[in-house]
Amino acid sequence: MIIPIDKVQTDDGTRGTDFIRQIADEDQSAGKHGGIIHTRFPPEPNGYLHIGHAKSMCLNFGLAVERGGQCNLRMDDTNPTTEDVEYVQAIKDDVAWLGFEWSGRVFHASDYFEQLYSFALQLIKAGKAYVCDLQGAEVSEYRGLWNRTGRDSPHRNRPVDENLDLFARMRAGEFEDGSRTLRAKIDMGSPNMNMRDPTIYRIRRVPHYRTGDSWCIYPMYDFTHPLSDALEGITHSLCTLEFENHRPLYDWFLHNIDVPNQPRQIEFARLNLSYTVLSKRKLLDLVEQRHVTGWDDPRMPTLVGFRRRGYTPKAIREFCHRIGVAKSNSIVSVAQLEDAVRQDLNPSTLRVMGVLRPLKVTIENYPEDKVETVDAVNNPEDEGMGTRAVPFSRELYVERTDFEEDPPRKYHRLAPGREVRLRYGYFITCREVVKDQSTGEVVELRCTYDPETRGGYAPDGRKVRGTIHWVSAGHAVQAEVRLYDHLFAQVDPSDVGEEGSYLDNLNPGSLETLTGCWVEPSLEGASVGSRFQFERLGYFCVDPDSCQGGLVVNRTVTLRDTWAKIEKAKAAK
RNA sequence: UGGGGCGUGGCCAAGCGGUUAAGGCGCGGGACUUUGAAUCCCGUAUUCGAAGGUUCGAAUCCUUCCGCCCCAGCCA
Repeated sequence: MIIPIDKVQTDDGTRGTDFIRQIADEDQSAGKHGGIIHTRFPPEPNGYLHIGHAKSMCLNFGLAVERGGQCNLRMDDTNPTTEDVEYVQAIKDDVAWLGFEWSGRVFHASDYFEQLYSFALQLIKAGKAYVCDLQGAEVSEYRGLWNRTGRDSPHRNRPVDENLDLFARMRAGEFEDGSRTLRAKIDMGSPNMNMRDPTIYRIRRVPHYRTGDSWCIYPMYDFTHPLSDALEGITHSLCTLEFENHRPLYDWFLHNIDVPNQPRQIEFARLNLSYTVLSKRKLLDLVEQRHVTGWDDPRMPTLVGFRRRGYTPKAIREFCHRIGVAKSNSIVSVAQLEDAVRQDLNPSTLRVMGVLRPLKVTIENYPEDKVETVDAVNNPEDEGMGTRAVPFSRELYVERTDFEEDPPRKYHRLAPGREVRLRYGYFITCREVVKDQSTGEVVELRCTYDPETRGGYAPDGRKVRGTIHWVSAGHAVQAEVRLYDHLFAQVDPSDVGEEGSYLDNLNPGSLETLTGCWVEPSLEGASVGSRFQFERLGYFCVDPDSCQGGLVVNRTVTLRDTWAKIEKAKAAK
């Protein structure tokens, strides 16, 4: 794995000092594992990666890269009923997109099936595992409750030879699915439910996407994970908090089986983001129940969703760095992510003008057939990006929201009799408001311009309150623009009562599709995935749907908008 | 009810017995401004879930209490 260090470090070059990195520091200075750091990122290929996985990747790959160590990509594929190759490829794509390289170090838990089988044999021979004939419901009944100790399975003391024979026959397919399991013999009286003789193998006649039907028994996560870690020489096995209760079991397997290495499991809090859900099951629901168009719907918190929306890998990495790594359950504000996106996009993204909700403007004193071009700055943050020529003519479109017939206080856009600056164009003054006779809707503004203000400067030095964006009607390119809002209307969509469902919290206004938008001609033929800042509106990204013909752009994120904030606050009163 | 975790400003999060309790996001104010953007200033916890205790000194150590999360899959 060779990752340029800048990919994992932040702009200020800091590495962070979370508790996991502190442990790594201690281990390294104590010379543990020969001072090396070897982590792994172990997704189960049963769904697409989301921003929560990004946090894990930044931690696992980041930690390894910082210390000159390595991080393996490992498919945790021990449950063939839910896993699929489709996901394997998607996972690889996402990991690479986020900026992490595994340089050939892709592993699969399923590669270890034979090895794991012999580890199980080892346990059986040592009298530490047994074949149990109890059925599902019985197993849980015998397991007991939190405050009541479990009872030993009647098969717990089967002789080793019998266990060996039965286990071999399980593998050979002699028994029905679910009829027997292999269990670790630990302690049915343990206050930790995970230690009450956990199942380590189950019979499942389901073809595995990689091993086909060569196996009809599959190992459980708790058994597979520590052993896979040990086999790969993992030093620090980082996982989320819900596995904290599993750590004694993780260690038990490592201590009771002859393994080459003793990795250490460390748990950290999984990411929760406001106004969204980050559980694979729920994301799957959203896709299957068509609440979104797919895993890559730009409203999804999946990496493919964010990618399509226009988020950059760097912004996501920066976000992960900012939120830190700790052990308390928390819900990170999505504003934090959006800020990271703006910060990354601002210095490098091409500025452009586009009108989402067009209102026609006719400049009465501008010659009918005249067309001129004005120079527009491509990025005020970076002079090197140069300028471009934008056509200007008598008929223009401006944003409907940039005109108010009866403007509120401090509104400094267009209004009857008011003068504003057309960005990089001229000063114009609204002379007349044309309305639809029947509906009363404003359909056109008749304005005049001051020829002396070309480029937006007034030679007499007079000031103008507002600067608005515009597009030349005869030159603009039509576009469909998709605006997105939070997928859910509640900060924590899953915080519902007994009867409620997180689906009840879906935000009906999460997608707003605008057709008939006009963008400046420089966007003609813009390639899929290219990003722009529409001045005053936000950052946008060309959607793959553009291939069908017309230009389709997604709003990645809005610009900060103090005026909107003021308006919103006013409306709230 | 047994066990395992976690509680620092609106949201994250440093802090590891002696600091005026970092930083980011958000929020409020101001400067600047041809994006109401960006940028730049300034403000935003006498207090660390609560109460006791130890100590010259406690967010940091001890005790008790309170709150939240996780665990009773042949899921991961």
